[in-house]
Amino acid sequence: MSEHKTYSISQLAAEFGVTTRTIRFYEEKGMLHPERSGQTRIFSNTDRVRLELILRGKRIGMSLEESREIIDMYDPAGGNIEQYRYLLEQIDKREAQLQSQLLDIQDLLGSLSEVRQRTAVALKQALAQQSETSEQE
Amino acid sequence: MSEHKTYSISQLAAEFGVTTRTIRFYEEKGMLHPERSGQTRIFSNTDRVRLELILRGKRIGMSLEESREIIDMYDPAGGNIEQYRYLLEQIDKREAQLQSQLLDIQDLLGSLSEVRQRTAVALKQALAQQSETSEQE
DNA sequence: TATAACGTTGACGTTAACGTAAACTTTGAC
DNA sequence: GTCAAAGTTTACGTTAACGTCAACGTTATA
Repeated sequence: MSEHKTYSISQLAAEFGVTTRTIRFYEEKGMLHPERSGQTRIFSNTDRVRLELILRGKRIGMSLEESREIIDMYDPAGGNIEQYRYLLEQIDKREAQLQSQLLDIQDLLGSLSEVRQRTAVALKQALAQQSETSEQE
Repeated sequence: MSEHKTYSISQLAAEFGVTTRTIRFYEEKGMLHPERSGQTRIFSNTDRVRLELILRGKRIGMSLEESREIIDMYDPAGGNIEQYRYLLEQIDKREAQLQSQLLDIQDLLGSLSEVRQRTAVALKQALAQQSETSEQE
């Protein structure tokens, strides 16, 4: 008995903190392919993973289209040589973009650290100032 | 003579690869504050830097509002203790979010590497297959 | 002086990514 | 059997982030 766990739409919605509308929207866009039991959608583990990928993509600022492109890389469509070459190209491009995104984030983290330093100092001074004036009373 | 270099709107647009409409839009949203010579906007270096920050924010998936919040951290508004404490809180939150974004990107980079491996192998096999059949002729 | 080139202010249009509401069906619990 | 919970479709609404005219002013230069 292979474990083909399935999920209802509201289960997935709750698990990932999105609305059912969002999930239906992703299906409408062809990014999820739940089966049906009558009208009701039944999501497989494959769909669950795809949903995770979509949401991770969103967190790092990717559009749904970009997420779709990346997800499509996971299970390559055709088996012809040109397609493989093209896919390798696309992978390299994405990788480069993600690397530069890494740099952007690291830069930002760096300057946030500085800002925190400055703010901490300013707070300390403000507190010193406060205790000074309260001694004066 | 302090160097107060200034820029026209199209200079900045060209430098950063955006349209003038975009820059005007950012001003409209209160994120840039160019001076005026008559009607014409004159951008200072401060505005240039802010524009850079906005665009970096965009690249890592931040909305303009989020960028604004971060930029506002750079020059803290008031000097009161509660504001400093609040600011430190915000800094910590942002930092945490950026860290998890780093993880997301690193994960993605990891799986892209795997995909590339698999694709490279598949391509190699396809090429081998091709030379085989061409020998047969 | 005319004619580009660059600038300006409206103002309406567009796309992505859902939100929201209505009207209806299906189903498990009492 | 009814009724609340969860599901469905259809369809219009909304927001962010600009794009795209139109109609106009200013400046350099040929």
